[in-house]
Amino acid sequence: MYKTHTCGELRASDIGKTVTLAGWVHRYRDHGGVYFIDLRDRSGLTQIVINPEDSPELAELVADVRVEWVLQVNGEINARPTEAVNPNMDTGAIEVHAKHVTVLNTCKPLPFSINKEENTDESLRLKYRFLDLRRERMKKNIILRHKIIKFIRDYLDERDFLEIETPILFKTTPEGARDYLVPSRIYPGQFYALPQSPQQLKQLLQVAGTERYFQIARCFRDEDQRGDRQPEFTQLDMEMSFVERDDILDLMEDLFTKMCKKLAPEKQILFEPWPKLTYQEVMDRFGKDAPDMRFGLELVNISDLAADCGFSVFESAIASGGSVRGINAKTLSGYTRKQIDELTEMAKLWGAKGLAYAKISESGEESSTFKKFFSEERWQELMKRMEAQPGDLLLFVADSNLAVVYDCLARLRVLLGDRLGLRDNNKLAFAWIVDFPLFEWDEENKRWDATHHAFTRPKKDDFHLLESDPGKVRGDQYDMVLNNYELASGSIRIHERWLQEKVFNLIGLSQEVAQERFHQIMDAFEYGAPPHGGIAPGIDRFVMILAEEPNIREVIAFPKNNAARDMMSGAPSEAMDGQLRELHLKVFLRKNSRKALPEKTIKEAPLHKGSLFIIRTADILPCHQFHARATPHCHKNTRDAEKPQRSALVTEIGTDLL
RNA sequence: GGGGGCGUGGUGUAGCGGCUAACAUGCGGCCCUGUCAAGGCCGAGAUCGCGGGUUCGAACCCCGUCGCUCCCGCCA
Repeated sequence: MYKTHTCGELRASDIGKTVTLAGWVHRYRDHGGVYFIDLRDRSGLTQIVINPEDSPELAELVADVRVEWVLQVNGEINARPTEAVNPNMDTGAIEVHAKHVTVLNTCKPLPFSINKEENTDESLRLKYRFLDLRRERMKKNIILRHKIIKFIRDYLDERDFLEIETPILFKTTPEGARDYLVPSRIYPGQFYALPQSPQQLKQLLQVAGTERYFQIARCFRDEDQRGDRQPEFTQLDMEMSFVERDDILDLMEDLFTKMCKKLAPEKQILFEPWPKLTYQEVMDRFGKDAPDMRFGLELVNISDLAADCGFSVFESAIASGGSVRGINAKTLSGYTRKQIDELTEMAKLWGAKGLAYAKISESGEESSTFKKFFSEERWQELMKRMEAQPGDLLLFVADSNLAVVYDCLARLRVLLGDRLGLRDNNKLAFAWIVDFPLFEWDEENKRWDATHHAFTRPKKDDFHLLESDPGKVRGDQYDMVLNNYELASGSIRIHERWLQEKVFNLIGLSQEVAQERFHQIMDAFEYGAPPHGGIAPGIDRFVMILAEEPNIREVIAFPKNNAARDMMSGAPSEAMDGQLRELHLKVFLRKNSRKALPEKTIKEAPLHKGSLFIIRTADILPCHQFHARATPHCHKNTRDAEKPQRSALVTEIGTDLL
């Protein structure tokens, strides 16, 4: 071994020991003779002292050392002089007086600093992720992530769960998100798909008699990125047999509560037990199904007061079947006209026609865009219902579409919560949302759609509505929410073929299509499928919240950037011709994604029968961009660079074009 | 697919029509024997992403383009 101790573990009780440490030079201080090196490994820092009086040769060697060099240091642990003790360091009571130093490796000047927090362009951090991960913040996040996964594994193992791996190469499930496809070499023109989730497989494991399954499962979805979305992400995928909804909720609640108490003891879980809100209730109170319940500012329905009030904005919204609702933005009555206008602009951005407001000044003076239309009686009722106090600012949204009212107020609520400092990261407001509608009407395609997924079991009480009134059927499904995020989604599943067929039928899947896509699970239901259900909490999101990071890239070791590119390796990149040939693929690049590739080009392409076209959209990059980027595809020859070289994404697969 | 923001030495920023482009940090050199974001002095380092336009004059204004980022759509 290169080391006898770690850099983080040495204490006053170790004084007198001779130790060997190995790690990176975190900081380096040359005092014109005496040298101080803060040596870092994963566990922490230890100060190394090199004194030329002890060893001139050593001092000479160390004079060349720079930040992030890799050193092995042998020496004796001494107490620091009293005035030199550093109370801010775990190892601040001691220091190692070096006797031997071995340079294990040197380090070039860094593209960004590791030993202090500073803003750094994220693409640079991602390009040098191996350096970025050395930083304290990243290290902490990665360790927290490990601890969370370890806690989950231990907890579920103790409760008789089996961790079972399911395939990454699987079948496309054409519903839902876009699949990542993997071409098959052995079967020309055929593809595997990477799983969007192991949904069907974990249900099949229940039919297989597993009873209690979990997996720390990688999932893949080819959709555009967000701060809380990556092309590949990790879920705690779990499923149980012979359970009802509350069996799963109780288990998960216990798991997450214990986990938070152990791994984030400084954080306060606001509600124990976690509240269970119905979908209807959460929408009415918060306007969205993943509410931030760390603070109030709840929505208030004033539609009845707004009807026939004389204020045409309110009246017409109600008359066309809409709604008028408001929130009390507490203590913000000092907002100027300009500030309220700014809020109004936001509201418009979110789809509302505008904002109505009422201010009650500290002295009780009321000013409002619509007070003059209200009778004294109605106004008093409004004030009462809004729980208005002197100093309050009330904001209202009216719209013919209830969804717009909800959405706008929900966003406004979060915005104001931020401004009022109510979104305290040390508070965890877990809650369950239950009784979602099973279907929602898809106006565009004129059919019912599953709100969760097609395998969700309708609530028994609502079976009779399946035929008569599908919109009223509630699903036996549940969401775990935390601080404005949906953390998990799950359901009791259908385990009977007849019911599954009925649901497929309702969402417009013909029996043939259902059979083709889902025959494996439909068949399995006929072989003694037990009642079962499960849930799938998002690991990345949970780590992100506990680590108080603004996006999930900060808690993933090697994430993709916003455009789904790996900045370190440059992936995705073009395949070599030989690889494509083996996969029976031929790539065509289009100059302009808006124009179709001329049919002639395709027809005259030298392809064998059975080969497949993949037509990609592509933009020709100006040659200077190519030189600047220095990618493996960089073409020094200008003529080459003028040709289309880079592809954007696979947009069409056209076997039919042959 | 659509919209907003950003792009200036290695890094982070300032400058937003008249500069020899500023500051911090990092880098190189010298000085300094108790620092811990060590300190002091000296030095190197940017034609301001790229292309075009407006102007006597562009880092600055306009257009295009590329890249990054945030948001909408999308994400059963």
